Amino acid sequence: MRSKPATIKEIAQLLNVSVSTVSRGLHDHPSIGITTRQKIKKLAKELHYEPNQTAIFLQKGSTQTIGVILPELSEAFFSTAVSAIEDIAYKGNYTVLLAQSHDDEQLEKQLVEKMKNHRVDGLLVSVAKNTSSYQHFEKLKEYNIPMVFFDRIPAIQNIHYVACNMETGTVEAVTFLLKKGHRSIGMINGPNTIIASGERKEGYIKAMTKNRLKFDPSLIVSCDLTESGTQKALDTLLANKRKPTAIVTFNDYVALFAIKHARQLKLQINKDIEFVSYANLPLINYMEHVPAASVEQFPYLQGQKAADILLELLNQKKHGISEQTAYYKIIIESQLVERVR
Amino acid sequence: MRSKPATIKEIAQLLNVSVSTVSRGLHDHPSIGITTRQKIKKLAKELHYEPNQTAIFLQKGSTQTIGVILPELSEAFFSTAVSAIEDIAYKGNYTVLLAQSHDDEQLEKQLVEKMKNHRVDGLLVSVAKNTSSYQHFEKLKEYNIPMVFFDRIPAIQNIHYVACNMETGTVEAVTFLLKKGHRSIGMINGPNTIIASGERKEGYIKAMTKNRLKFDPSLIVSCDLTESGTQKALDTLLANKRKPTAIVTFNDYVALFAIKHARQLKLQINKDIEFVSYANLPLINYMEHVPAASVEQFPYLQGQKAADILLELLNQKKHGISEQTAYYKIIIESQLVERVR
DNA sequence: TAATATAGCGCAAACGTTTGCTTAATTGTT
DNA sequence: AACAATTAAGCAAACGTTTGCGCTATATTA
Repeated sequence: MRSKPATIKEIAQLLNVSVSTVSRGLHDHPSIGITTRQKIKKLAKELHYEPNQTAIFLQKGSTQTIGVILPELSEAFFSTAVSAIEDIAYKGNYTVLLAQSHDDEQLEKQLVEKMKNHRVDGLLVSVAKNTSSYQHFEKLKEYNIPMVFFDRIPAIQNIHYVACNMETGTVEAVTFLLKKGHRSIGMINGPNTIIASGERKEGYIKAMTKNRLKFDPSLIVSCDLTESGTQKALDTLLANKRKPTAIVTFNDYVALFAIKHARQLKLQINKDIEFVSYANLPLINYMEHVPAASVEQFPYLQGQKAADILLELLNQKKHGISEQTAYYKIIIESQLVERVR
Repeated sequence: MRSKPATIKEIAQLLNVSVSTVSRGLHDHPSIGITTRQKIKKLAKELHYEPNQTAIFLQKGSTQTIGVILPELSEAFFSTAVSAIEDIAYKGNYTVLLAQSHDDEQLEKQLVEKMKNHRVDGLLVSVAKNTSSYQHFEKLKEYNIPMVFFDRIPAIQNIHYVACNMETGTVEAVTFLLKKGHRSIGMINGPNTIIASGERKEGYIKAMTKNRLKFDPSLIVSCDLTESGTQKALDTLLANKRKPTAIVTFNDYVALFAIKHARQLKLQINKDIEFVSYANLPLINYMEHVPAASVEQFPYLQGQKAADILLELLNQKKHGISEQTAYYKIIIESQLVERVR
């Protein structure tokens, strides 16, 4: 029924010793006699004493907390990434402070401030979609707070990051389709403003030229990623004079929209037309008509690596290696996963 | 290039005033003259002063942090719930400390301890699947740390919680099918150990008796929620002498497994056989053959309500209302959502 | 036996704030 | 001109720990 948790001070008073003795006793400091040490521990247990972390934080200047800022937690990619981050953090005896930017640059800035005020030891960030200025991150670097970016990387120098290279997977994807005999391959890409769209396009071109095939730009159409947008894109591609027999879509959702639409057009999936896509979402497992393959972006792995790097940086910092000269730049190669059927 | 953030003390020294003056000045305390107040604020801005929250926490005895413990963040239900919690917390100027129990009772206990050490102001919990003892939660109550459970509620008295009643939705679901003319309705339920399975069964029975139809227990089969388990369950139902023309499935995943299997058996969905399910997952939007309706469990709303209640409790506590006599018990009625086609 | 080492513990500062009380200086009142 | 009221600011304690240093007995050594 005691409303306030026990403190070292109380233990000290009850035992008629000093607080320092209690502190040392609890930490098995050699200069405390065995008998007093036992008395201290016994009483501590009886009072359900738990050290007050906030006091320790203040004293030690470290909160054992890492902040995570990401756009949207309800997106599968991010929730599994956070899941990984939390696991790693827990193992390293850190806790995770979570915040969503909702893809809002202004909010993101505020969150960075908030994290700083909370004195997080380090920060893990996946930047908002339309963040254009990166001063808030730069400022953080001045305060010597380690920061690792994942998946969505800002366009600035001298940062640590882990990201997934879409080009490799795209090359694999296109090659996969070429090997299956397709000669006209379409692509429903994302908006041109997104970096990831560029990587996909590059991968497409690279795969074509590598196989000594000429690249037809009209076979790549961009799309706003909505259902109706996807339908339009598919219609455009099917109306192309080199009507594609296979299509690479920006992600699994787009693929499913496209498949739905294609079936409405009485096209047989994997026969009349074949799809390859990105993300490799688990929901694919529940579906009947799915892309023949999907490019895996390894969200769990990305979260894991990013957290690993951050903990490593924090460790370095603790051991006095403060000035950063080298930067971790981890590129995870995306990888085509064929669906077993 | 300054590695350490500025402190009140530094500002005080540079301005030749006391720390208390600076503190008051920054808070617009009336007893500080306008000129000094401005000088203080100006210098604070120049030095990029940000209050050290950990120090404030220690001083005020409140961390402005709420802990969230849940089984698995990568589950869609929980990630959207957390998304809501984070939003509410942010508005109330709280931050969220996140941890996953991975449905492990032992880990859950440790997490509760950790949260306590971190001196979170309050706790939001969805308990692990197989947690059988609830002492770790009871203990927390002794420390006067407000706690609100959501979705997965422990079987103990005197707790605050928000949960979703599956019975209502089930009654709706069965009634929906009855109205459509079905007379033999099957149910692929979850394991009998889960409370939610019981609620579903009760709802089923209630709907039948309400419509003066007799309840046939052989039309409810339980299932381990895997794909193969679902297939077996469906086969069992289809072999029933009163071969059902409609089936209520434990959740959307089970529904999709069942639909897949039914189609393999050359059954036409929504014609030969109709499905109704639970969760109303967004992935349904991407599919061709989907349950005719799904019982929505409102994860965002649950998270929101739970967070609201917690903030309310914290507010009460701050204003001295400490002893809890009344308990918030919010039941969100699940609701059948028909799919537009 | 005297000098010295060692074991066992306490004192007090420090981490960065907030805040009740006190003090000093200025203004206002009669 | 004397006193009260007001304004502006400082002192110091407190929040709960950790830790360098100092102190006092007892134990060891020569």
